[in-house]
Amino acid sequence: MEPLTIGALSKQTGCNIETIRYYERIGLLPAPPRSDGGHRIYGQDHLKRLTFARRSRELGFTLQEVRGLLRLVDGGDYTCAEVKALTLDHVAEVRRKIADLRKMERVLRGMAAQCEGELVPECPIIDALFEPTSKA
Amino acid sequence: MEPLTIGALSKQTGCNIETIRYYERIGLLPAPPRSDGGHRIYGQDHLKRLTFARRSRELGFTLQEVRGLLRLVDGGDYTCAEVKALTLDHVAEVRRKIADLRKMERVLRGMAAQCEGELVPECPIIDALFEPTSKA
DNA sequence: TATGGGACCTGTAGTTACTACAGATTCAAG
DNA sequence: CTTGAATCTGTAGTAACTACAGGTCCCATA
Repeated sequence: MEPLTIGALSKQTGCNIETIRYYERIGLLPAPPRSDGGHRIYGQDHLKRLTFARRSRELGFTLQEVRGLLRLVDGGDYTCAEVKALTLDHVAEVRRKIADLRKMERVLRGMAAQCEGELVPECPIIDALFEPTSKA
Repeated sequence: MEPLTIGALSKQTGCNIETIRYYERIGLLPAPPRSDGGHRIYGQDHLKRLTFARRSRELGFTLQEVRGLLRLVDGGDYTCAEVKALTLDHVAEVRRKIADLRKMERVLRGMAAQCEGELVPECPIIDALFEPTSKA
């Protein structure tokens, strides 16, 4: 329950060691105290912060956005409305991505559907790829 | 209809100039002949190839995959079945991405829904982000 | 024919979010 | 005390571009 090595922190958070050091380098995670030999020694605060960051990343927030969230949390003066706004912005972006991917999927499936899978070199997919941006 | 400068090619394909030179550098687009002064001079073959590459990229193929498609086309000995297989692989990946994003969206919206938007600092979204990976 | 300003050239470095070494040092168990 | 695992620093690589800086070229007017 007390001090954690970087390896232990990695296991607890599922965040790989290189990434932890990377987060420290870019100032997302504060530099922890060191052992006499120079090894990092983490506490529960680091564990919490890193968990927060990883969870946010998993949910598709960029590091930029994670920084924003952490700043709010650190300041302690955030309002629920601010956080909700950030989150809903993010939801909107996720929805946009989903829409794009669905369009892509439709086009790809449409192309594949026209394809007989024959042995002849004529292929409607290739033909379609030679067309400038679709109207579909 | 005849020779194109890099700027003209850029306009026709919607691919920006730096990217065209980049594609040449990585061997996706063959190096075109040059003018006496050293300016690139493109023909219809380049136009077709670049259109193909950009269209594939728009549809979410990686450059790796575009290379694969081009190799098939260049060889001329591709079968429709091969191309279809590549395409369907790609569709599967797109579907996986869509599923991931939908899950993300669900979680985010769930978090936001619990949020009253009040002026108090207690925020269920922040709380949720401090939780290790969701079970939702 | 001179000239001006856009288009073009090369080469390098930055972006995002990590990951992957190499080569040295430290830690902990036996 | 010895080993082998864990950790350290620092650099470079990944995908797919984008963004300069500091030059050169092209061509349409005057």
